[in-house]
Amino acid sequence: MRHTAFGAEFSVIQIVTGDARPIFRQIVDGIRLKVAKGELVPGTRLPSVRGLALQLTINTTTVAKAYAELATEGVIESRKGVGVFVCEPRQRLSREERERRLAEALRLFVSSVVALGFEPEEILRQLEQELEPLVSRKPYLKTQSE
Amino acid sequence: MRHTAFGAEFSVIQIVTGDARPIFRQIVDGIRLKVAKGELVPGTRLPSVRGLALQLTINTTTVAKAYAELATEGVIESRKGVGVFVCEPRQRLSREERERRLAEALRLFVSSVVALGFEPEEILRQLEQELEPLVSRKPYLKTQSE
Amino acid sequence: MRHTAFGAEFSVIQIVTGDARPIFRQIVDGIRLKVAKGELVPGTRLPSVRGLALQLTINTTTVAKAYAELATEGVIESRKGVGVFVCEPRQRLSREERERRLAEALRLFVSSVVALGFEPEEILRQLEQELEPLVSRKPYLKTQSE
Amino acid sequence: MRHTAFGAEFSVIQIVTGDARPIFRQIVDGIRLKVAKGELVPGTRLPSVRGLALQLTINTTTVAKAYAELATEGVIESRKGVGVFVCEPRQRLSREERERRLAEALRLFVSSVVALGFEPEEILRQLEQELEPLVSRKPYLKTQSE
DNA sequence: GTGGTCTAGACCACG
DNA sequence: GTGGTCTAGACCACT
Repeated sequence: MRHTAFGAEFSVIQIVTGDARPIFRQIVDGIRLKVAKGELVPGTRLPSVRGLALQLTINTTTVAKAYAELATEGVIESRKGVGVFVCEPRQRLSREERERRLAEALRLFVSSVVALGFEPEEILRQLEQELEPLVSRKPYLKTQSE
Repeated sequence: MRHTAFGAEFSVIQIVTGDARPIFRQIVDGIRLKVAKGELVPGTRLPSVRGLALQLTINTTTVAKAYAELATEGVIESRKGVGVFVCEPRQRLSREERERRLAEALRLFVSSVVALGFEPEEILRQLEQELEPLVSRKPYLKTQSE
Repeated sequence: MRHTAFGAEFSVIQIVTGDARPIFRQIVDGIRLKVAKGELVPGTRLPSVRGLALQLTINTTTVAKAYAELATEGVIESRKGVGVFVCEPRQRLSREERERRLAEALRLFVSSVVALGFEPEEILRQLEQELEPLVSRKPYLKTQSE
Repeated sequence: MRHTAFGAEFSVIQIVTGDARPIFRQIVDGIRLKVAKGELVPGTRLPSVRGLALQLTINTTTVAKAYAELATEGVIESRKGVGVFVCEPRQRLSREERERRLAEALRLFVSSVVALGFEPEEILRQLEQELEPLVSRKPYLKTQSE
């Protein structure tokens, strides 16, 4: 297991005040996405609860809530008195539940872009770009090397 | 202009208790989607605030809030003492605003499905299916003046 | 969906000050257990966040945290402005994850009782008693009736 | 009394980072379990606080805390300037206290597995397997005076 | 130092 | 009225 320190020059996550999502959700989604993309590899140490709170100038409880959700999902692991680390990936949901969630997300996405007047081809093209970093990596399938 | 009356036997919209979205959001999204698909054509009369509230057994303030948002967007129009009608399509948002909203929706969508472990191809295929009914209609595009 | 009101004469859950588990966990475990046993049937309305907090003389945020976890697990459903309700049961975890959790729970249980000096038969007998209400009910397998 | 030395090639206990329990708890439970199973017989010499800390690459205070708890329970004994040894078994808890702990452990166990959807028979079968090594040994029962 | 829990109280979104 | 989020600050458990 490798521990990577974070300097002050870059951060694991940025929060956007204009974003509709609550702060803790932005943190959860952002870190989950970075882990899925392989930008945060298993074993990486995340900023401490207090550290990230200071960095983002938000409350420690907000960070703690985000980390708690990621820990429940199995994305990270919190160890009292030690720190927070990115976990080895594993599949936790049943096929049915995963499909249900995909369908729900699709429905929500379509309903929010349908009235914007974009060509379906344009939407698909942009989504493809967004998904591209995930195509050949498959970080959730690679074998453990610990 | 054609006026279509709605009887009690079918409804413009159905609300689902299992849906993550609040009721007023389901109404807004649902009607906007039907208009975009061409299932609700301009001039169609919608149920009154009180009528829809009765029909769905929800609070009138909830329907009023949904109709107010749709009216602000220019999707529907309330004529005092007459009723609520679907508007002629027109583009109200700037190119930048529309792109900003698409990008935000994409980001939200990707972050919520990325950890489900689906192949990008699978996601794109399903989205294509979902967008298919919109391909040849494009009611919101025909009067676009850009 | 049936809504059941709760009078002041009995409560969904009791917290024990001598219990090693934190308060929010006692609430989560207690309600999950009652649902699994069939004592709380789908559609039942749970006390409001403020109501349960008053009843147990704890903070509202503690109750909210417990309800949030149960909602994530799919045991209950929270609807803003409406209330909290017991959900229809469904299987959300993969076979592997369920077996992993059972093994972990077993390991924890054995390690905590092994030094108490009880006969294995005695432990098995008591566990059987504890599990008995679940044998013929199988509330998690019955079909939805909605 | 027999003294058994521990080389560097194997250890009394292993800590697992994926374990939900804190490190000191893993040490306490692990040694108590080995003593109960008879894998560590009375008089066996355990690694020193500093030695075990080095071996597991953890803090000495963590090992000291674990040994202190085991000493309080009467499982091990520290002799200044000599070393740490497994004690002769003796029953230190009252019948009531032992039953209270068993009941609490049972309650915690049931509440954590009940929602996993396993058949009670399956759970009992697996627990029986887990308890089997303890059936005919019962080192903690032979000097019980109750 | 680390993370986890709880309280007290505020504000917002929803019906 | 309902639940959801955030802040501020305290205390505890762990290393």
